[in-house]
Amino acid sequence: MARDAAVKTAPPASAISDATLREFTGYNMKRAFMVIQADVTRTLEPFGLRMVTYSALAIVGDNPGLSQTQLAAALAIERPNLVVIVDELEGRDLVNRDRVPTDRRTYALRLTTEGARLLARATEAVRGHEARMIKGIGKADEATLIACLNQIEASDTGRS
Amino acid sequence: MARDAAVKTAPPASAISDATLREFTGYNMKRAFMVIQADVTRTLEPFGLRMVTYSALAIVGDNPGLSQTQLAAALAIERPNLVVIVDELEGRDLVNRDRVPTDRRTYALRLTTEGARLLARATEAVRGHEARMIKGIGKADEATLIACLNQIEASDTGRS
DNA sequence: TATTGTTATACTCTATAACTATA
DNA sequence: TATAGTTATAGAGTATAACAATA
Repeated sequence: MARDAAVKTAPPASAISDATLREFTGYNMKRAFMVIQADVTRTLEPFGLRMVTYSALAIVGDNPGLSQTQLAAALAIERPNLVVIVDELEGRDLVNRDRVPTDRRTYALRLTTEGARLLARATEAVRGHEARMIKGIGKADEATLIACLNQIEASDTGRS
Repeated sequence: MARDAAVKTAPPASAISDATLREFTGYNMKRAFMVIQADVTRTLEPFGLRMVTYSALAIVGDNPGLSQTQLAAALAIERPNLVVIVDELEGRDLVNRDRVPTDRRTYALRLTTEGARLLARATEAVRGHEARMIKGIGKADEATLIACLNQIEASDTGRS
């Protein structure tokens, strides 16, 4: 290690600046989201769930009977990638793939009793995670935060 | 297609609810960040930069002479993954790997003249992206947004 | 013995093309 | 012909172990 009095040729590890990037909302959001993602991953682990499988359960719970294509669109993932996710949830008897008599191409996705129970328990745990994350933020600021996030989301040009 | 008057067995594609997930800051943040990420990716494409390569340029610009280990820590990526990123930037003559006489194990990373020029031009473009993203959000709310994001980031327990 | 940069490797996530069965 | 679900596959992004050079 160089002595304290040595000529500084490089910043010490503790003093690396990200001033240029801190100017941008997106950078601050990415850093904040990394913390949230790490915590929610730990939160869901005891239930054998990942962010995407928990989200899938929540969407199916809110929309019983929806199709895999609809679920993929709601989760903003491609249909092929959803197949393995539903396979996993069905294999654990958390969701059912019910046949639709009027259109034998599609499945109607529904939570099983166990799926609904696990979703309820996991949602309680995620509420605990949420409380940890926004601890120290007042109600008014929290409302402003959500409103800003939704405004940014709505600014999507959809250009592809 | 089922007729309009048919018994509704599944919600129409346009009416899928994510009410349960909307309760959570992390979900709203993920949706907002996906929009930001898509737009900034398009913004940086003309410069031949990705989010991570732009971020690397910005950090090197703010901290001339820092090591690869320090840069990796600042970007929150693993050292092995940084090597290929610096390889790419060095190959395009945007950054230099200068030898450090006092410690021949480390490189001192610095922007080349062209690297500094590209960083400046890209940063201007990212400012335009930023303006698009927060259009419609007032100055006060923007300050609250940043403060909330930083508060959430600071809530990191660091538990690993 | 510890650290920097590196290689090799593997695992997850995501994206696309093409197939089947139904409509 | 078009759509739902599926398969196969390829490309990112990310993570760990182990090595050579140097401290």
